[in-house]
Amino acid sequence: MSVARLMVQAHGYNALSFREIGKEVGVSSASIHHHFPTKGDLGAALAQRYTDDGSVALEKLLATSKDAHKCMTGYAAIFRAALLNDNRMCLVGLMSAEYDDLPDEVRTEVDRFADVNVKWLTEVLSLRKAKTGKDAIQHQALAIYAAIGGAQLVARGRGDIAMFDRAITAYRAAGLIP
Amino acid sequence: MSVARLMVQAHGYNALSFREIGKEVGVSSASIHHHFPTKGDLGAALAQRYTDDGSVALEKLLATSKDAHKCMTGYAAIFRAALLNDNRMCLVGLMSAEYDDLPDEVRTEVDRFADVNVKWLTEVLSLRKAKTGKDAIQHQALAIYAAIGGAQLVARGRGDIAMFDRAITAYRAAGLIP
DNA sequence: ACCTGAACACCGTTCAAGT
DNA sequence: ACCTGAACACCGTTCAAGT
Repeated sequence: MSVARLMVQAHGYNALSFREIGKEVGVSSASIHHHFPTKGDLGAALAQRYTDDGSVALEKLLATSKDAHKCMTGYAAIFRAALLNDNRMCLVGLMSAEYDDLPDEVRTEVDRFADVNVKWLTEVLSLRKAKTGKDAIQHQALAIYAAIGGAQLVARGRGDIAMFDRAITAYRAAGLIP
Repeated sequence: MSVARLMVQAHGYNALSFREIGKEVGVSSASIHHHFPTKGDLGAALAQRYTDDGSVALEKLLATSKDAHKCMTGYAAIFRAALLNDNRMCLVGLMSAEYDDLPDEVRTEVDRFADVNVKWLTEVLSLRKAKTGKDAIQHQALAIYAAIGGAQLVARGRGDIAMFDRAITAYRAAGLIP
């Protein structure tokens, strides 16, 4: 599964290949089908584990510091790390781009990842803005999630991690991100 | 080419198929190879025309109104229109996600699209901030480009155009977008 | 339960052959 | 110049057959 995850993060869901995974781990492609009957099953399992791992990491980050600014620095660092790892992207970000081709079971997990992120960001924003309306905070959380994903996409598209950093800095300068 | 463009905007570069295009326009896949020897040639031609068309549209938009706020409303509307058209995405946004698999000639055009957009956004921002440093304006322009692309990606991933609108509204509320 | 090789219909690409 | 059918090595998927 970790071999498959790295493949998707580098080339997307469509390019994920049973034969390639088999070559990498030393089994036939048919034997992988025994564990994951369809590509959708494999993709959903990957996205599920990815979301679960991410969720744990975010909880840990929030537990470490109740400061919104520090949390957001840590959050951006997670997305930055993917780029550092061979110009890879967030697994779910790439899958979102291929949304039309995703089986339903994968879509469900992609949706869950977005929910987990927006919910966490809402909590972080709430640390600062106790008085702001809940809807406005949630919309800002969604906007931050989208903006950071976009920064990752653009930076990857140029193979230049400095573009990611510049975008994040500009988001902060504008006040979008604490 | 317009058939191919719609295919990429819906399913990405990887899913673009000579055989499918042939079926759609009534010729064999081999005959399309006569006009576009490789998939990279076709992809580059698509991205080039896409960038050229977009460039013209942006120039026209800026010529119509020298107001930064109105220009940005028009700019966001262009990205919104892609979502309205069967939940499609910006051709180059999708290609960026598949960057690792793109031939060099396609990458060149993808880069050019980003350049054209950032340059235009820089001009629009300059309408308002005559005193701000040029670097800061350029970084904000890049951030806006990334943020709007991210909003499109997230909204498409949920099949919910309201998410795009909410993100744009939040960008504006934060002051990222005029 | 886990794995395999072979088959099927797909893909991009090539090429000899047609008009 | 433009198009075609057939071939090649790829893909996900299926399945009978092995341990």
